Amino acid sequence: MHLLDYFLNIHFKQSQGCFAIFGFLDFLMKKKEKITIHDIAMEVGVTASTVSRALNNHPRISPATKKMVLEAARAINYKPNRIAAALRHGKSKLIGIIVPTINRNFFSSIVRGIEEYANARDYKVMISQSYDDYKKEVETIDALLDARVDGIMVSLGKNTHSFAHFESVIQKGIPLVFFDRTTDELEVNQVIIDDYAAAYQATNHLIRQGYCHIAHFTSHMKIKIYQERLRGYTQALLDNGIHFDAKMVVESNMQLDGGRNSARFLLDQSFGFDAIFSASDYAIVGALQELKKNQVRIPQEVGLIGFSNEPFTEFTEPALSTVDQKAISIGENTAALFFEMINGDSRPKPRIKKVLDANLIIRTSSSRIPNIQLNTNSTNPE
Amino acid sequence: MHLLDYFLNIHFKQSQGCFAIFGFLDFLMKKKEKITIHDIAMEVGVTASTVSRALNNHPRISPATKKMVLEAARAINYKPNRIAAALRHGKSKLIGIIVPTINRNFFSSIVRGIEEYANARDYKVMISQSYDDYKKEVETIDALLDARVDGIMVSLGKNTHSFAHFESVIQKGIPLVFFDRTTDELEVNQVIIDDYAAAYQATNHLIRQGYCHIAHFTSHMKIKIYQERLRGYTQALLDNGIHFDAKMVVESNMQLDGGRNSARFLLDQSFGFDAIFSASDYAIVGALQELKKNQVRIPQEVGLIGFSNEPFTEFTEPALSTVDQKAISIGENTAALFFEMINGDSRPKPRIKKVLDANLIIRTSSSRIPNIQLNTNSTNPE
DNA sequence: CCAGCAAATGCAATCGATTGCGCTATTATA
DNA sequence: TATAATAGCGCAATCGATTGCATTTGCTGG
Repeated sequence: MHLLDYFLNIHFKQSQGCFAIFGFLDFLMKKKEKITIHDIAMEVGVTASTVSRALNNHPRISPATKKMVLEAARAINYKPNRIAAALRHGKSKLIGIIVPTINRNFFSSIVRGIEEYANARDYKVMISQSYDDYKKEVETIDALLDARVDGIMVSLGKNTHSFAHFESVIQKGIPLVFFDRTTDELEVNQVIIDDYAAAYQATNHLIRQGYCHIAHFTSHMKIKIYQERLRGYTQALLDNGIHFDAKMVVESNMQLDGGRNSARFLLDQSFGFDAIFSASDYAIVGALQELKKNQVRIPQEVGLIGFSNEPFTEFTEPALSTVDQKAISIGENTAALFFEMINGDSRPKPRIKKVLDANLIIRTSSSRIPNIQLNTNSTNPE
Repeated sequence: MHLLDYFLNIHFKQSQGCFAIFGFLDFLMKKKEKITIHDIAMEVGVTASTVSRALNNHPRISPATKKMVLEAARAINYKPNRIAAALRHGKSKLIGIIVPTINRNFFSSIVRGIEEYANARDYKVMISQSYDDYKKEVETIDALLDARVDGIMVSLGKNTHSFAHFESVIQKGIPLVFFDRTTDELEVNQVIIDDYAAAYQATNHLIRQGYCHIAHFTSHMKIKIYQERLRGYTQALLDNGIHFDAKMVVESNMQLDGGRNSARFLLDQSFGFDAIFSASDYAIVGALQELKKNQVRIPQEVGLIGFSNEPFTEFTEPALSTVDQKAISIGENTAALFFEMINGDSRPKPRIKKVLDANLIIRTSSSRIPNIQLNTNSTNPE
């Protein structure tokens, strides 16, 4: 009886000759965190190689042996040490994610999508935040490389205008996928939504509601999504015969205060405006606050539409129209793209760009025509 | 020249006799992901043991050698393989975090606190979400154990009323720290805020504002924080000579819809109420919506206070008073507790319970007396 | 001038799982 | 029946870093 030998031997050594009789399982429990394939091997009476192959369902292992190994593994509560496996075949089964901040419904939902897709395939996820800080983003890339992740998924920080830190990832041959906040300056796969179409749709909706002096809140033009949203906004104006006025495009940090400032700027100017299409929900809330403070009635005098469908857009008074980006779907597609990359043959492929559709959610803030006005509670955020 | 030998040797083998002359650095770059201490050893002309010791600042290595090793490491862009190190000394330098959902300012801020504290000590963090689902929580514990994390930090899911999955963590000797949503049924270290004091303070504030029929929104009583908040609420009433009425305590899921339903329930009852202290910001927003729908004026007729200082509490009309839990500080303290556990001697210690103070933020929703009313924009969420 | 000690490194085993190669039986083929 | 093929499994090296013990070198004091 192999296990008995082992049991007596080890335990004898450990306790200096003074030992009591435990049950085997009890003994193995006492081992704590130390159950390896060798323990299984001993139990079954084969070598560790065979156990390893059995556990990995290797074709050259007989069904009978496999069964015994599996049973023994379960019996002694074996957990594979994925660190050892990782060292051996150079794959950590870890995926690194970098987002500007996790504290946004949009990003945390994407992460959720990635996580569920990856977990189902026995991959774990490491989440890092760049806080929109370039330096932190560079450090984070380094940290993930340090952790030996098998792939990295990134949404760029707002202040990232140089991409050398990604070059090194690419050069090391580590799969890299961008989502949402991407750039065209790198030859990488990416998953984005059709920002252009969404912006076009939103602007068009405002026009249909009778608004015709529509302002646009945007952020740094280095970021693709803002370019696209601006493009959609512009095109919608043109297609409806509305004059595009560059003064109506206001750039800010897209945060609450940025939105307030931009709204104040618009109010201070002499040219009139009767609607705002903002590329960010946060900025539009800031604008809402500023406008209300100045007794501007929403949506009667000014119509508002945000972007991202953050949960709080439902909480405001009035509820804000916005664009839902189907974040979970973005996450799933990003993860799927990663798995395509590691599973496919290694022939160099052209860049893949998945473009998903977004979804305009019309609430009170942009509904001036009564019969189109929708219920505030049309979607449930929880 | 050691490196030259190596270079010729390896490269010769790899390219079957057909090789070109690269620079050394260039060659090493081409190695991609494969630079180990052996490469450094070869470069410097010592063994891997020496390199390892030099890199770890071992006292028995001469300063001269250390310097050479460090320089060579930098020169060939060496990155330690922490997987190999992890395998060797059984420490992954990974910390697992489980939160109900990352999509809450409160939790993501805690995570941020933990992350920064841990990263500064060369530990990485793995974040998992339980989505308040018991089954998922159990699976997640398993996944983290699988990933060989060195410790686990948890905030319990709402539906977790059994704790066997944590027993196994404790038994394996893996440091376990609870934060915020904890239980007394386990003998574990924990970091919490003084929910009792915060609730007392909030209720007391309402009373000072002249509200005297104060309702309380709460959730499942298995969770310590809700017990404590209820206790604070009750005590404040008693201390002010206000009769405690169990009918005024309404239990729900603490989500938006739960808050709406609870508010409707209060409105439907014959007994009057003129204030609500909610143990959740989400529920109080639901209540706010429901009350406004019924033309109840806030704060004139009914005063409201939430809990957690979620960013959106500033966006509502009127802005909501709430309790700030200093989430980042909770995170830092939780991480600090973890490091105390792994660094201290291994003698069994009594359970540690860190209790931090919370901070009442008074906004319009509970400010009936003009001269106490504060500015809506008193704090900046970004 | 040599034992004795310490400083500085090297040797080799180890962590746990994986895998190419090789060795037996057993079965199939000629 | 003899040989080839194949299934089933063991041996030992390997992944990269770490570490107890052994070894070498240099120096000091008797």
